[in-house]
Amino acid sequence: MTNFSVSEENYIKSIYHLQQDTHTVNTNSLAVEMNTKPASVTDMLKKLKQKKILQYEKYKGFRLNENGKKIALTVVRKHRLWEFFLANNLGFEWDKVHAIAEELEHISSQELIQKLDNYLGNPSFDPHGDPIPDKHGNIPHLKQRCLAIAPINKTLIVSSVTNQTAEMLDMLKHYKIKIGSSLKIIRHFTFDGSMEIRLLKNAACVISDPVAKNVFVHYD
Amino acid sequence: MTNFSVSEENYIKSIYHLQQDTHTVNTNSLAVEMNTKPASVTDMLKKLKQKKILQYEKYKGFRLNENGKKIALTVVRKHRLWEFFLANNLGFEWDKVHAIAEELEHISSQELIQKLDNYLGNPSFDPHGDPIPDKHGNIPHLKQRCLAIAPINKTLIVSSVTNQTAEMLDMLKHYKIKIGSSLKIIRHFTFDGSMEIRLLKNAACVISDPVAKNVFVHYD
DNA sequence: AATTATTTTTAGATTTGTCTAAAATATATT
DNA sequence: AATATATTTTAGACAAATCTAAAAATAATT
Ligand SMILES: [Mn+2]
Ligand SMILES: [Mn+2]
Ligand SMILES: [Mn+2]
Ligand SMILES: [Mn+2]
Repeated sequence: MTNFSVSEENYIKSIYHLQQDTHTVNTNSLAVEMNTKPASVTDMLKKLKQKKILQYEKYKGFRLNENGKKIALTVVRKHRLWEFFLANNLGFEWDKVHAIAEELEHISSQELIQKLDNYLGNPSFDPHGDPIPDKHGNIPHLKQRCLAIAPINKTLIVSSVTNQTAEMLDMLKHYKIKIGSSLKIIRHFTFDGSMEIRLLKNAACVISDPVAKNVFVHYD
Repeated sequence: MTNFSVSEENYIKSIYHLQQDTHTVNTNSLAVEMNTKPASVTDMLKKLKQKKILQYEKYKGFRLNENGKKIALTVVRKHRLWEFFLANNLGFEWDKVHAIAEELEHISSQELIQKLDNYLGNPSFDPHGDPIPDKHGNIPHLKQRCLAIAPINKTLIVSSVTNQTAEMLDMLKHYKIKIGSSLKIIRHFTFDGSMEIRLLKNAACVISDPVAKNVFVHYD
């Protein structure tokens, strides 16, 4: 496990996230994800292959090998621990933490991240409800279910949010939906797939199907 | 106040520190300080001059102008706040914080550093006793005096340490001398300039002149 | 199967930050 | 003042990360 540049780490992390969905990642989607040009992606792919981090055959797509995944997980771990710190200790709103963690995740000290982890109380989930890998790369798993298909009239706990754009988070803030919020589904509307919900100690409200599709919950 | 790269920020900070002593800084000393080659320094000087941060005439030395000093102070502020966090909150020893803060000082968010400052309780001094500039660049000043020439038999408070190498800090740790320690000078030895001191609740001990020259104290 | 469109890679250029070796300037010594 | 030494700058090269434009490979459509 050599040393990786900021740029390499960003590529590795993005590939990791993309290959969760698409089993084999292609050049264009990575270019979109990284806000760069396909030619630049190809250059980096060659480098990562040479560093024995990546399975890659020209024109055939690519994915991280075990070494690559390990590196990705350390970056993800750092990202989410810093996000937790920013939200929980410094009081940042959850839609502001990502951009800053994007820089902090590249600080290299192992000892720092271990001490930070302990200082924060070894949290398992970041402010968006995403799991924080432990120092061995193990990811805590929470069986969660999309709010759109969750059972009616049962107490549900919001566990994560897929779409983490500022627009989405602004919307959730309006409804006072946060990670950890308790809510019940009162009824569905078949007309547009919207649903009426009630948050603990709040009046009932109606959320649209696109919103419900982005919210994940767990229950006992 | 444009945006500066990590490398530029490091140069700016080093120039700032050097020009505290030598009123006009020269290429070679900056090269030594930055662990680089004089030719690289010259290249950077041209760039910083062009960015209107630096007073610089070929072959005649250089120094930061007011704009440059302002930028230097924001970097110093970030560096020392992070050092405080690392020592005070995460429990790092004071000889481990510098290297990590050298990376953290380049995180760009203004809001982050302001929230961190508040979270830490707006500290005035870092773990080495160096003053932390406030958000306007004002530096808290503590009239301190070198231990080597401090008055005998008076209660002295250790306020800072000039030489912050691991070797020096290792030595101070052995004597249990920390920032904030109370001590009295018992006597001087003219033979080698060493002195006998006694730390609060400790046996007396003898420290060498080079050690005493690096420790600064204040008293009422 | 041939043609068209899309995706991916290559070739060559650019910017940033660094380096070595040589040239220019300034300083010190005889 | 002339010469030697030290310091600083320039010239030219290189690695990393990016880009544009063109070429090559793959996929989709007639
Ligand atoms: Mn990043
Ligand atoms: Mn997150
Ligand atoms: Mn630095
Ligand atoms: Mn310090």
